[in-house]
Amino acid sequence: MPKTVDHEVRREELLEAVWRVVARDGLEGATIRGMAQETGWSVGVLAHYFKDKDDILVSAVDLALQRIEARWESQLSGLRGLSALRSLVLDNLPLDAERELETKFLMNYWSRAIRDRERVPRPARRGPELIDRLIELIREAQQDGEIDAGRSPEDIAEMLLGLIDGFSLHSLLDPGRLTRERQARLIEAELDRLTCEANGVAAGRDVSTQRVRRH
Amino acid sequence: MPKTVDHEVRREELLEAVWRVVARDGLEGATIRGMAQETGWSVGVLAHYFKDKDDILVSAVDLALQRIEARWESQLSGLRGLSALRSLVLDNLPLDAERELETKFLMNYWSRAIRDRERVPRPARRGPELIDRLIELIREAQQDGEIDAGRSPEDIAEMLLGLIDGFSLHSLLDPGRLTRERQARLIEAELDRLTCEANGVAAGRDVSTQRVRRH
Amino acid sequence: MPKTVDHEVRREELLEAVWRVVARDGLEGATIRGMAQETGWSVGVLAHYFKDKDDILVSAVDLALQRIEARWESQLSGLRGLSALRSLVLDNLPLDAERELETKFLMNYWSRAIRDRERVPRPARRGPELIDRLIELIREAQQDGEIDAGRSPEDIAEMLLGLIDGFSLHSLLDPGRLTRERQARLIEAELDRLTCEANGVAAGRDVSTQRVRRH
Amino acid sequence: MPKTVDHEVRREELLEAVWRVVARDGLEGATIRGMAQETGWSVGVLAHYFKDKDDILVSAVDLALQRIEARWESQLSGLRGLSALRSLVLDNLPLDAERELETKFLMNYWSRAIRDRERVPRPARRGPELIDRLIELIREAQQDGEIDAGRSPEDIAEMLLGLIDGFSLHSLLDPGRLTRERQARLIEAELDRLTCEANGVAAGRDVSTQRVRRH
DNA sequence: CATGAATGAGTGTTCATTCAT
DNA sequence: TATGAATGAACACTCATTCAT
Repeated sequence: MPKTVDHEVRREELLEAVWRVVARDGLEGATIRGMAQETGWSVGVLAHYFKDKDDILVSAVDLALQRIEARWESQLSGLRGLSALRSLVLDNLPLDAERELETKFLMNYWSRAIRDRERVPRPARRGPELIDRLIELIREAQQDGEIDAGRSPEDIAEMLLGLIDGFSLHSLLDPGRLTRERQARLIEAELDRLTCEANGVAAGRDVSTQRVRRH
Repeated sequence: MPKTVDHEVRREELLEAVWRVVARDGLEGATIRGMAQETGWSVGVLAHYFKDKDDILVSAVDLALQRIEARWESQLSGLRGLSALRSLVLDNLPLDAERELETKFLMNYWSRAIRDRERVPRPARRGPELIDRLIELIREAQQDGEIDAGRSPEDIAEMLLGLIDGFSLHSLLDPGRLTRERQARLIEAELDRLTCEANGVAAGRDVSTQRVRRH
Repeated sequence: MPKTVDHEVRREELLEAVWRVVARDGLEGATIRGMAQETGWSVGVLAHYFKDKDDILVSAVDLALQRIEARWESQLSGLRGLSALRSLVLDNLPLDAERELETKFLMNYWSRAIRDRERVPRPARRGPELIDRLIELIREAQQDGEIDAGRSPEDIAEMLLGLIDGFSLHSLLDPGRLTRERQARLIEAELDRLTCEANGVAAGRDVSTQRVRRH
Repeated sequence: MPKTVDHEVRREELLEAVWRVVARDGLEGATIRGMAQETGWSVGVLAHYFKDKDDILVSAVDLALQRIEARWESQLSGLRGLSALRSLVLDNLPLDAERELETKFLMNYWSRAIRDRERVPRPARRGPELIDRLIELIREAQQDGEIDAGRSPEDIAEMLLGLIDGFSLHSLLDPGRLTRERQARLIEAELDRLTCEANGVAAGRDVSTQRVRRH
């Protein structure tokens, strides 16, 4: 059934255009006509692939979350513990154009999710999912002795998640102050503090030195 | 003698209603009719006190920022250093109904500020102002020996600000997980860690010193 | 009763401001707030002197017509026949700022009078009145032998009235082409033709010479 | 394949309805809702064919001027000199229902053009164009010996144009007095006078010669 | 008398949605 | 499948009008 394949490919093409429009014009500033123009198709074509405007936006969020999760899978394969944690944390900051677009889009989605949580399809799904993965990796790192086992992994994860989205917000609001480099440096420093507390001076020094070399 | 009305008092009454509407319906979900209904007045009355819808929203943000700053003044008077810092940080979390409303309102404002920064009146003013105050108080605390003088006050402030707004966002997105109590506990723990590093074991101090050198 | 005098004086002051506003903004572009601003008073004061907006405009037209008629009286006293006719015709062209304002104002009134004739107070009153006076003076001039008695005075008057208002319109639409001087020259030439036809060569020459000296 | 509609034909249909509305309600009394009702379509359809209200009105004027010019072309073909002049002059009087509607519509346009000339698309275009054609035909008639060559063709044209629009105005303001028949008779008489002066008695010729010398 | 606060109907305009082709 | 014509409700905004002071 080749038609079905085309259908799905077309759908994703359309939704990627929706991301750009929402990132540019905001969630409710995004009109169906604007989306159609961005896709290069007519307004009617969106009615074919989606029930209504809400379905378009919901589907766009869905696809974004799918893509993010897929990226996690590929990035985390082969990693565990602290190195996986570092990879996951850095992957969730808007450190390049693609993820900045993603963040802008999702930020609009969140500000709406705050209001009417029942109308939103997967309410704040990314948050819970991300925090679960963070907790899991922190547990691993604690088992491996990379992170101080005395602190609650839930609390550490909550703090990292807070930093991730706080930095995401501020880097969009004031990119001059909170540059991409500074975000990365600050979040790595925070990871270092977790490590150092666990391993003491020598380990901490080595780890941080390696990380500097990495970038 | 015309019907005498305290113009400023009425204006603030109206703007407080606007906060509620924006927190409930979002920035562009907020219609003039909805605002009028929330105020209890007719739609025309808003035309009396404000030039247009944009002026309403700008004024609402302005008033919110004024209120926040005024609260800072009253809370920080007589305090300095770490205790002032703790007070300021806790004051900027949505730990009660009033500040939750405030946060919901400003979150909508920020998500719009991300898009068209030039159309927004005082772009993300709260952020910059808050971070300046944080930096200042961290410096004081460092001078008083309450916080390790080896770390950059700008970086510490950036991290605290990230946590504040990250927690604000997540507590609104998932209040069941990130309760008010947990927010307070986590942020206080973070402040404690700053303190411990200053007063505590040699290992901690050495590590932080190295990190400063690294950059 | 001094109060009544003040009342009438104030009314006329207000209406003169209305003329300026209508000439500037057009009949329906003229708002009560705009009129109030032009008068220097508050919006409410107009409600005291006039029933509603329509009453304001009707009164403004009335006053304009009164003024015009009064001007006719003063200009035509002592004159008769052709010289009175010339005076009347020239007085009804927008040859100075005051009469240009008047014409602009009345032109707006006419364009409305064309539509709903029943709503207009004195429908096109100026026209009929002016044409009656024109006819009367033409009759006088014919009796005095100044104008060829063979032509219908009604037709001559109709033609002069057409020229007057046609020139008024075009001088406002394209003042660069139909200057004040050209209007005066053309209308005088037309009057000359009436005269010359009646008196033949010699008389015509004398009259036109005198007229040239007059200016 | 979309629903196929002849865009231009529909546009002209709509604009003809706009003429009727403006002639009936005036330029600013003409609402989009009123226009939609007159067309028989919904308000949204006007948004399809025109950018905004201004575009509607501008387009309506444009179409009217196009139609007028097209009518000129067809009427003047094969004619020259005085007979062409007579045809053109009579064609620009509201002597039938179609041209009366046209005149009512354009009169509203002119009264607005007087105020804000820059906002109006082709300010008073009909006037200048018409006068140019009048001048040209008068020149032809003078060359053919139909009209006295001693008088300035520009002045004759200005006078005829004044009569045309003066009569147009008055016939709308007071159709009982200035009937269609009377308009035609008076304007033809005026044309005859131009002819008589050319072909007629010595006296007339002499006078007009002097008048030319006077200026 | 004079003010200007308050009203609410009406405006132009935008836009999600439907549907005949 | 894809189009874009058509709809009509909802929007921000203006304004004549009323009326308590």
